[in-house]
Amino acid sequence: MPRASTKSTASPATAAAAENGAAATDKGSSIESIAQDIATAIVEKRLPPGTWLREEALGRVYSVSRTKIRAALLMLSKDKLIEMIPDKGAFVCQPTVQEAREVFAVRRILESEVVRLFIASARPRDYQVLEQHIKFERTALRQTTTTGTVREKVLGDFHVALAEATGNKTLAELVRELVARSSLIAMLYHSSNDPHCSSDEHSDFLRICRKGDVEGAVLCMIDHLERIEASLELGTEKPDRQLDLVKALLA
Amino acid sequence: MPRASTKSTASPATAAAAENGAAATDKGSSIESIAQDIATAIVEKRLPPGTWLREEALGRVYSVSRTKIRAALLMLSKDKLIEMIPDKGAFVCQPTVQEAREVFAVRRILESEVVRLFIASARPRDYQVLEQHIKFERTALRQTTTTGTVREKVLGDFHVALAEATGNKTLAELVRELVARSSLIAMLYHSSNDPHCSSDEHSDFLRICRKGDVEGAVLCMIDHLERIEASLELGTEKPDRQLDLVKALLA
DNA sequence: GCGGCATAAATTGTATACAGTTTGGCGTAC
DNA sequence: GTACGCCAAACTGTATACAATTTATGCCGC
Repeated sequence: MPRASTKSTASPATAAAAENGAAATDKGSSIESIAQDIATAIVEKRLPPGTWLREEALGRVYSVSRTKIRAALLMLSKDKLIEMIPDKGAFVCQPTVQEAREVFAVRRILESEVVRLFIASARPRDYQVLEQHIKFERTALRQTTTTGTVREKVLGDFHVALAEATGNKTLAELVRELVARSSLIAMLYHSSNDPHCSSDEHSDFLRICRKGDVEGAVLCMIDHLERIEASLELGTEKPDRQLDLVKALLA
Repeated sequence: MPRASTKSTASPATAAAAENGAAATDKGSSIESIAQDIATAIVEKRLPPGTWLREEALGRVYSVSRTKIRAALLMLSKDKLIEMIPDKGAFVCQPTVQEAREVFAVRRILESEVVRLFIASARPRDYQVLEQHIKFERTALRQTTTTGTVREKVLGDFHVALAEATGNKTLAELVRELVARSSLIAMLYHSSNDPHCSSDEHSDFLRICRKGDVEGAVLCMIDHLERIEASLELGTEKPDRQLDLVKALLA
């Protein structure tokens, strides 16, 4: 699998696990690893949008005090994956339609240039890594054990890997954040996008890159992103926002 | 002045003030306002790159406990304005040459599109706001009381205001972060850029926008950003990094 | 039975206490 | 005189305690 992580922490951050005090993981989890773990849980929809993340419960899960949990939540709130409402708590974000459109607009801007930079600097090794990634997508999509929500993350990772291949870490970091937010958005506005289709588009895209067709590749990427956005139900504001009641009350 | 802030906190975060326990500001400073205040102090060079930000000292300055200070520092570290080194402390960032180049590269990508979006959607009111901003730049630059370091911030604010005028808050937020990092970079690699020159370029830029010359305006913006980057001494890695010794040792 | 108020439980916000690590200084050995 | 090592002061990392706020419960009046 691409980007084999050296991180040691397991992934126990299910809503259920947060409730009962079961899964006690390794004691010395760092703030970063806790934040990363929760972020993964959000992107994989184990913590759906609107979920209330109680600090003490999370503390039990990771066997740490609320201090570290709060620090982790603060980082996630900067990533716009959770929202911290004063005296109320932390909740998994429910991006608005406008915010969703904005995120995809920025992604088109950044990733268009990612494509240009990638083709300009790509070495055989970079293509290998991405081909490998697509292969991984395929196997992940084939497996019946793979939940439909994990697919989003796997597909998003391709875009991150592409950005990382440009060598511009700052750029890659921004793409990573936007891709994570996109996953959240895709779940909120239940994307009707066919994962296999996306994977095929990734494959087609790489083929065009290999030909050195820069503008073709750029258009392919923009098309791809627009297709993803179009597959969302952005026409209707989500009605099932239980938590918006709470937020509305304090306004 | 454009963007009149409703924030109430003063700006006592000088390195000196952090040392002696003098300036006790209003007790109930929120985490956000503390972070914002320190960020402003960094961008205005009252807290130069490499400065060690001791938690207890900052706590005395803002009359809060280390808990809130740590939260504020954590936010700033996400903005890449400070760096938190485990068991060592928080230090004002000293971006590398590569990072500096990356930041400007991303700015060119984002702000090119900012220009297109701005011209496409700009109303008379938007132009007024920006003209006002340039007028403010001029008076700020004329005043002898204005330190050379404040000028960087004022000039950077123009780019933020432009991004905000596009209506895409997500985009504007990213530009804001990158502009702040740019200010830090400009100070580290003592920019030889003439502030008056930059202000003139802002003025010229707006004129081109008014004509509706989209591509001309885009090129003007890219030129402007490249001129800023070119005025930096990015050829030589900064030798006066006292703290890099520390960082090198723990590697 | 239903609405409203008082009270109690639960949860977040903040400060403080304590443990672990680093840093600087002093003293001693060589 | 210099280098090494030990000890103390200072600082960060984390947990815990307490205050403030919110939310749930139950009681009473109607």
